[in-house]
Amino acid sequence: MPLLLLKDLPRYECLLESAKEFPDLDPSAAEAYLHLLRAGDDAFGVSQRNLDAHGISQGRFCVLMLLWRSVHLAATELAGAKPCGDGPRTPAELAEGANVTRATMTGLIDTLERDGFVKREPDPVDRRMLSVRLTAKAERFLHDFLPGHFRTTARIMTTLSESERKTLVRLLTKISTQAAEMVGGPAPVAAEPCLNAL
Amino acid sequence: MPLLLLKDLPRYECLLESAKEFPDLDPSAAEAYLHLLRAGDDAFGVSQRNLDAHGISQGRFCVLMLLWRSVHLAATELAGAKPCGDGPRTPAELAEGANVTRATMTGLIDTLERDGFVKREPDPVDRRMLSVRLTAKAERFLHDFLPGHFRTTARIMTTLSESERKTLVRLLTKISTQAAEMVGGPAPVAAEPCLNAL
DNA sequence: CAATCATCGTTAGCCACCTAACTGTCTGCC
DNA sequence: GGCAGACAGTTAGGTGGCTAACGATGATTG
Repeated sequence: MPLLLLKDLPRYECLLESAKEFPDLDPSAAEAYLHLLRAGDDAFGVSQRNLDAHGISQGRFCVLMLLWRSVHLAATELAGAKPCGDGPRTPAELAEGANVTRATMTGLIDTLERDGFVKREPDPVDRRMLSVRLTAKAERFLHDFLPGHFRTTARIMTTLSESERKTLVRLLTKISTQAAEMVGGPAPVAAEPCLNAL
Repeated sequence: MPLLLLKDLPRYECLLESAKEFPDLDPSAAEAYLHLLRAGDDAFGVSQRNLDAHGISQGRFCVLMLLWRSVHLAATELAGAKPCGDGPRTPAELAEGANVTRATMTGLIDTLERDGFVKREPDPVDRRMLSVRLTAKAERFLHDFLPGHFRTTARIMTTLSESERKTLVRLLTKISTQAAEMVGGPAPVAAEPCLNAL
C-alpha cells in the first residue's frame, strides 16, 4: 500500500468541530476526500496482496500490462479488429504510459530484465532507442495470473449494483476532471487509448 | 503521486473486448476499480503538490497531524468538550495511526526531528518508550499551512453537490468494508477515533 | 527470584519513486 | 561541414515504504 494514510478517518462530527476553528474546512468535502483516498488505498491494497503473493510489484505489473497490450493489439489488428491505439515499446513510451519518469522506468526494466520477464533490444534505426519485449516467461505468467487478478478486482466491487457502479464512475470522473484542471493543463479530453484491461 | 498507475484508462469497449478472452473480467467492476484508483491518485496528487510546495511530504504531514491532534484534544478536553479519543504520542502509536510499520515511523521521526518539527523525549515511566512532541516551529507551520490545504481539498470536491458527496461516501464506504473483509479480519466496525481533519 | 515471553525503538538491507545531471545520438540550421 | 539544441537512456543521490532481526526493557509466571 503506497499511501501513508490515516488508519481511521475522523468522524463527521469532529470535522464539524474542526471547521469552527478553520473556516476553510468544508466538512462534506473533507469527508469525501478522505473516503476517496481511504477506499482507493483499500482497494489497491487488496490487489497488491495478490501481486505480492506472486512476487510482482504494482510497478512491474503495470509495465507488463503495457507491453502485453502491444502484443495483443498486434494480434487483434491482424485479425481485422479495429486498433485501439499503439502499444508502447520504448522505455520512454512505457514511462509515459505508466505515468512515471524515465529514470524510474529504467529501474523497473532493470529488475524485470534481471528476473527474465523482458528483454532490451537495440533499435535498428535510432541508436538512442531500445525496444523492450516480453519474454515467453512473462506471457506465461500473465496467462496464469490475470484470471485470478480479475476475479479479485471484481470481488471488490461485488457490493455495488450495476447502477451504483455507473454512479460511482460518473462521480469519480468528475473528480478526476476537476483535479486535472487544478494541476494546470485543461482536462484530458477523453481516454483515448485502449489497454486490454488491468 | 505514489501509485505507479496507468496514465490513461482503457475505454469501456476495450474492457468488453478483453472480457471475451478472459471470462473472469467483469467489465463494470474493472471500470469502477480503475476509476477509483485513478481518481484517488488524482486527488492525492493535487494535495501532494501543495505539500511539496511547502517542502513537506505526505508521510511527514500525517505524523504532524496526528501529533497536532494530541495537543488539540488536550486543549478541548480542558475546555470541557467531549474527548474524541486519545492522541498518539509514542512512535508505536503514531505508526499504528498512520498505518505504517514502526521502522518506517522511526525514519519519519528522524527527518522531522532533523528539520526541527518534533522532539523525542524519554518516557519517565517505561524506559523502552519515547514521547514525540511538536515543536513551536511545527505549530506555526500547521497554523500557516492548514487553511490553504483545506481550501485545496475543498476545491477538489466543488464539482459535487452535497447529495453527490453523500452518495460517493456511501459507495466508497461499501468498497472499504468489502476490501477489509477480503484481507481477512472482519470489517472495522466504525470510525471510532477523531482526527481533527486532515 | 529467575526464566521466558512480549514489547519498544532502532538498524540493515531491499524496492520503487523522485530530481538533476550525464553520455550518446540524432536533427536542423547556418 | 559543423555546431547548437533536442532527445533517449542511464546514473547518482535522496526519500519513504517494507521485512527481519537486534538489544534493551518490562511483564508473566512457575
